Amino acid sequence: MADAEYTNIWMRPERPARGPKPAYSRAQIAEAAVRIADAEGAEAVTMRRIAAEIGAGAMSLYRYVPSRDDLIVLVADRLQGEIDLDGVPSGDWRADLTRYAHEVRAMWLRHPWVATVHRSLLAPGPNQLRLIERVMGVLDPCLSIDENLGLMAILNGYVESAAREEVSRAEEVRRSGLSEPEWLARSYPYVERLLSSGDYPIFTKIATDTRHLRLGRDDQFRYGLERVLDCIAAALPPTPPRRERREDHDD
Amino acid sequence: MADAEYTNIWMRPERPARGPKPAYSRAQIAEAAVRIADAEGAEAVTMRRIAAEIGAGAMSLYRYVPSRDDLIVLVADRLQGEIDLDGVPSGDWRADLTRYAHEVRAMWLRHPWVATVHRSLLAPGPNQLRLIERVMGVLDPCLSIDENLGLMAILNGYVESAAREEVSRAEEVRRSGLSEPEWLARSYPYVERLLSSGDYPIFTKIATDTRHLRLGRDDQFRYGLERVLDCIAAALPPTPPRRERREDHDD
DNA sequence: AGTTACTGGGTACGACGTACGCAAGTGGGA
DNA sequence: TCCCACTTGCGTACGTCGTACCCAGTAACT
Repeated sequence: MADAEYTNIWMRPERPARGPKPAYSRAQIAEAAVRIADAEGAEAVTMRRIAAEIGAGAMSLYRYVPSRDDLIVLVADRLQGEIDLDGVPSGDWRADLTRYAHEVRAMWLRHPWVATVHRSLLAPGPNQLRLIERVMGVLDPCLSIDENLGLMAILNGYVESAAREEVSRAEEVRRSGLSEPEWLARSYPYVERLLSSGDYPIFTKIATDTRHLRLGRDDQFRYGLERVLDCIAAALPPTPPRRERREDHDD
Repeated sequence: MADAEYTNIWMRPERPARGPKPAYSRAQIAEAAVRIADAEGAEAVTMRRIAAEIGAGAMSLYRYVPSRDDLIVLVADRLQGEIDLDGVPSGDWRADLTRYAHEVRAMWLRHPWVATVHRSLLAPGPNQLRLIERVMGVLDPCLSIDENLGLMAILNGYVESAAREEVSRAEEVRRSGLSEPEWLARSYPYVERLLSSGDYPIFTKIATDTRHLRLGRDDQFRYGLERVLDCIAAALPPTPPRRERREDHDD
């Protein structure tokens, strides 16, 4: 078989020249996988379940994708495709990166199971490529590629970690099969034991303060994002490369 | 029996009063899992394989742990235990956080498969608790807990993302079963196609520039870390307060 | 027309997590 | 002291997973 001949899925042609017309498509399969994951969680995304979703036999999927791992790569790139960055090197780098950050977070919140699919940087799909061009294009005019990569690593790191943490709690609740209050009540005894032990003053602070004040998730994310953008601003060369001028940020 | 009675593994007593003395222990099991993952990768960590590693029958593990997921939680906390932060609120916050960051990264490089185990923040194990106390204790005297959490999210985000990216390439190579040069040569055609298409100028820059200059991983990490620490420094109150002062939930 | 390369999909295999049951071992109450 | 309830380790077995293999049917080439 010629499966192992190809470097990755993107090198593998979707449709051959000869033979009968395929009844399905990669896009359709990836779409079904996303639908299932959204509705039933990542663990429900099995080959049989996907096949059933599109009304195909289980083994038919392997006509479109060499393995489940490759299918996941397809799905991962489809998710990147949801991130809308039209017209993004707009001249206002801070607005652009802010928009990017919020787009990524929104995508994570729409699909909490993204955490389970990993994106390879060495075999970027079309959507990830488009994203790279747009996002890195923002600072490209004023930075070396190395500096740009370094700064984007910080930004991406913050955004992904924040999203990951936000999402992990929701996923944990979902997987438990309980409602959020039920689940909270269930985990209460352990927290209570930690608090009453007196050994963890800072954890106690977190647990108690969190229950009271604590701003909303959105504001929390925004605050951290501003910090990160400040950090990027400080690393930028003093003179704006073009006539593009930006005043104070607001969103 | 009574498995579902407990909130999480940490609430479940390791040894009951009655009955014969157990032949193994949770620590021993977690240790075996780590050993296997280090040697053969995360996918080799199965219940049967772990049992074989310690010379037990497959089902014997379930006398110590209610499920595989809980076993993974044990392993995750064991990994946190590798992070050495003795004497860490030392008075020099920047040195402390730098040390923390390098400890975390080193742990990731030792165990590239950490990416596959997820740490719950709601049911922190003993090692994670100790870590929280130490790390957040660094800035606790001069920040509100909310601000501290926000800043630590940025730091953790950077460190974890950097480590994750560093590690993912190595894992991809390992899983392919090829040597690094073989694997690189294998993925070359795709990169070449992208470059010659001319559609991705920035990706091209990355691919070509990376091949030439590019400082070492360590320096790259250090550079980004300094940026992040600068960002934290900027968010710190100008005067080091003599004792804890909290403002009201303000950002 | 025949040849060839494809299609969808049924059957089957090995490996996984783990429910269940059993014989053997142990410690607290009689 | 002796029980016996409750532990222990573990063999067997079930359902589900990814997927190798095989087949008959179909569309584009010669």
